[in-house]
Amino acid sequence: MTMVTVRPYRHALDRLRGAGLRPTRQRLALARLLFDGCDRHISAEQLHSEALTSNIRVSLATVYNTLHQFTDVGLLREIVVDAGRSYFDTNTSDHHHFFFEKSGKLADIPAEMVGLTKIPDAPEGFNISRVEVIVRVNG
Amino acid sequence: MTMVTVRPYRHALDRLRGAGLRPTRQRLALARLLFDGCDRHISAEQLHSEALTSNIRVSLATVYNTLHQFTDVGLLREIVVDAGRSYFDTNTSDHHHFFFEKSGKLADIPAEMVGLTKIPDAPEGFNISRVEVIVRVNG
DNA sequence: GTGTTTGCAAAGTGTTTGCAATTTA
DNA sequence: TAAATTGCAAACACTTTGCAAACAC
Repeated sequence: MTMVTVRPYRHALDRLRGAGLRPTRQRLALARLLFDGCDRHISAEQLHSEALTSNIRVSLATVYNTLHQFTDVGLLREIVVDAGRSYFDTNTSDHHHFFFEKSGKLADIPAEMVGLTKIPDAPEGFNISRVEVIVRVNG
Repeated sequence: MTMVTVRPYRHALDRLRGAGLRPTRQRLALARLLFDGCDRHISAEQLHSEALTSNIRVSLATVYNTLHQFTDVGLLREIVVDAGRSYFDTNTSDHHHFFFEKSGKLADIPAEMVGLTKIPDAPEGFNISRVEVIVRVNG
């Protein structure tokens, strides 16, 4: 057990354990890339190439599987704004997004920057799972 | 005062002319399918198969081209909520959407049903082009 | 050991493109 | 006739799947 470098590793390990996911080498490495830094909006391809750059041998299929598993257990949130492009958001707390139409990129908007005072009731037999506000910008 | 917004009927030909699009056989036929009824959220595949059912000979590529041209001139609005699936909304006025996570379907929410009192300024050098509120429901 | 996870390559989905033939103005 | 539009099929980007080998516990 090392001293300094072990800390982020254990952080990722705890996340996986807490979520009931086996801490495999690939999942640990991807969790570190995803969570050991600031919040981000990342695509599967991006994460895969980051992994390869960091000398982590992982297949694209596994990256997809892992992102979906992380999403299922609430470690990530999937955001779709553009056809054929999925982003995964490491910030799973209540917030919203700017969507830059030209670049296809996203930026967070803190929840308190949006005043949402009225929301319709969910249709009969349904429950609201989330309210997303997307501010599309161009220019 | 009615709660239902009614779209004034307009001949498909007028719509195309007004938008500066050549009224070709395919565009006219698709415009009739899209606009000669109530508002709808339709995918390219759906529109294509409706066209075939109505004995309108049109290729899927042309359906895609047409949907995008209509969107570019403001006759339609494109909505993306689900990875790899685009919907085109014949209602281009100010309103929001329910997204049914299980079925992948959409339903309109009239603008006045959502109380949106505060929106952040667009980042330096950008302009807000639209604010979308998506109420995701399950169950 | 046993059940889970991974990698690979192949298949799938929805969309776009290149270009010759057709149609519109 | 000239320019715009269409259809086809191939190309595309992104994502999922099937299954044998590798791995975690």
